[in-house]
Amino acid sequence: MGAECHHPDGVHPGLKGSALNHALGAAEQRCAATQERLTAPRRRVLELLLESNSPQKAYDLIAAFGAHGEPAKPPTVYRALEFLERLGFAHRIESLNAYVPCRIDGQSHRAAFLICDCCGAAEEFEPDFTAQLSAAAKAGYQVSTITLEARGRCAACSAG
Amino acid sequence: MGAECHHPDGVHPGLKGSALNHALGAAEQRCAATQERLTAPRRRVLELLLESNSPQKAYDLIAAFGAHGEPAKPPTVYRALEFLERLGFAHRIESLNAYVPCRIDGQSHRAAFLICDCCGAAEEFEPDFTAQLSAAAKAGYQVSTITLEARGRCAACSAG
DNA sequence: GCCGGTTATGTTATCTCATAACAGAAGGTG
DNA sequence: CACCTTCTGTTATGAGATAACATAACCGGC
Ligand SMILES: [Zn+2]
Ligand SMILES: [Zn+2]
Ligand SMILES: [Zn+2]
Ligand SMILES: [Zn+2]
Repeated sequence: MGAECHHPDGVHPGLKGSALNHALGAAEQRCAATQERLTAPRRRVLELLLESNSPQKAYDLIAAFGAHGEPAKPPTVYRALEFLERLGFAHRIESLNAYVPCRIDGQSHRAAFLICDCCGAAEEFEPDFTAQLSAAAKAGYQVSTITLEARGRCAACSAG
Repeated sequence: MGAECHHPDGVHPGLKGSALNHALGAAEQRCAATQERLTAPRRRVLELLLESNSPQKAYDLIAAFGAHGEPAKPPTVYRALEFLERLGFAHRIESLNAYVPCRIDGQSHRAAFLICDCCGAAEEFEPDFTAQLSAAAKAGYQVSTITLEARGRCAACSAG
């Protein structure tokens, strides 16, 4: 996937089998606890994200949606992504126009990403926004969300 | 421009007359110093950005490009934007698909934005990325660029 | 001046990404 | 069941960005 080298994609293996089922089950439970519904299309899109090892484009998800190769209609997937983002099950990476499943346990949170320009990996980390929030407060801003995307090379690609 | 209230756009007035000419002249000088060429379409796009008081979409620039209402062709403007970004004269705001002129003097630098969801203002500030760079280093990443976009409400819109 | 490499532009067409609008189905409540 | 709300299916279109290739301007050496 990288423009400059040929390392395998990503740092997350992508979930399969029981690990995948467990993750989907946990999502069901979190939805049930807040009166939200993890309906079939939402569950399917989350499954596709969890199975993947790298950020997925919306139209990749659209193409992979159907069980026997039939694509979904765009609004089906975009609506599911909107839901998954709202509940904190997925994040959009603006600089890639792509989506990843949340890899950090717990409730919805501020996300930040380390993105490898070589292999395409996108690693989520828990950001410390103290400095930036302080700058925002000084300017009189009430901050509701922050997106931070750092581009560069992952450890494997730096070594290679 | 805001979805929720009707404050005037932005915090930057947009340059006119001699202030605009001065800014464009300074850009010429910075280009000359590095063997880069501020050609007519590049200069025109920078002018449009400097005149504006809020982030401009690419197709807004395309529409406004010609002196007598004739639009530019998309590649003309996208190439100019690529140049302006490369030299640090402009920044792309990923979460808006829009562009702003750099409001911070000096050479190209890491940018960060406070974006008001109410009035559409996008205020550039000088970010302190110490915490995030330290987290990236711990994960073994070599970071080349960082984009940070904080969404919320500006001082005027918080008050109103 | 003019040749030849390099960089930039003009032009056409196409591609990717995302949403509006509306009809219908499913779920939940009394 | 009657009603309201939320979600889904479907069609069509809007918004954002780039590929590909031909032409033109710039700049060095000759
Ligand atoms: Zn997350
Ligand atoms: Zn990598
Ligand atoms: Zn700047
Ligand atoms: Zn505002």
